[in-house]
Amino acid sequence: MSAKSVQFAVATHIMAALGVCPGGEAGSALLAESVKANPTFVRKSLSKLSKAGLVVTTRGKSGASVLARPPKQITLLDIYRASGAPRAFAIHSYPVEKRCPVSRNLKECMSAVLFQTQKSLEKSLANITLADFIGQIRAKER
Amino acid sequence: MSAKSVQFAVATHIMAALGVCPGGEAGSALLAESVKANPTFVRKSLSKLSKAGLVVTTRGKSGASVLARPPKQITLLDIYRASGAPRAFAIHSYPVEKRCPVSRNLKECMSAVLFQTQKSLEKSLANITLADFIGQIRAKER
DNA sequence: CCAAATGTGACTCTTAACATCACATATTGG
DNA sequence: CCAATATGTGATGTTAAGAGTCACATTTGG
Repeated sequence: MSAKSVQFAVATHIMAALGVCPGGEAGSALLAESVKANPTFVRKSLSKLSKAGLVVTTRGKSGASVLARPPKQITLLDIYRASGAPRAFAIHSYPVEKRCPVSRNLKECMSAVLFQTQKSLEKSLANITLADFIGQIRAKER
Repeated sequence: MSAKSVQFAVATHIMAALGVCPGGEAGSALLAESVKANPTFVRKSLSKLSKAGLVVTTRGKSGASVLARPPKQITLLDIYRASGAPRAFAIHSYPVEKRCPVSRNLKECMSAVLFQTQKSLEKSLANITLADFIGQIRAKER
């Protein structure tokens, strides 16, 4: 795909950081330190997570973000969808050669295949909760 | 998925075209007409399919390509792998913030998750044979 | 040898994501 | 109220990867 998107990985990083944060609260500056990315970039990612209802953000002085639900009730699929990461596959957009039956129908058939594949991928992500993921991080620490 | 690459879709197009082709044989010029892409681009794709053992290509005058096996013995996973399409996801390559446990372990944990997700995706593709796919194309024709 | 096909390296063009800036908006503490 | 400090977001420059193309080497049938 075009340049590969790191949106999903960054969003997961942010969510995990919020999950382990003492008090469960963190500002974009602190999160940016953990991710080692530009605060603006982190805020944009946070903004999407907020709109998706995964975090609650307060603005103004002493503004910060908190997880909207317990980590057990958040799946990596939730985060994936919120992150705005592009689809895993793309279909070419070449014109159709009308004389060729493959060319005439490829796009439709390919779409069906990729939709199914995407579903399978999402199902896999849905099986992992943020709590699981944080548990794995903590396990590595020992 | 990620930067979007059309390699998989184009490779599948080529394989399906070879599968329905009268005589099962086609040159890159003919295939390029079906895909409506540059012959060089098609040849590059064909070259990968050939190296992966999915098609057999003869060179020289009257050179052409043929499927190496019956369509029933070729899965879309075979084509996906041969096409050289990039992985579905990427992890950011920012430096690690050593004071943060999430930052210290994220990359490793994320890799494990994405590996599992990739497997799930591939399993889904492995369930579809080229024969199935061609069947779907033919079905649309009616 | 010659014609016609594939194989491939090199190059340019385009696009999408990343990165960053600037500034609007919001809210708290004093 | 107002100054300080957060977040929200549009605009813009930078960069990397894929698509597209060309040139030419290689192969092989006649």
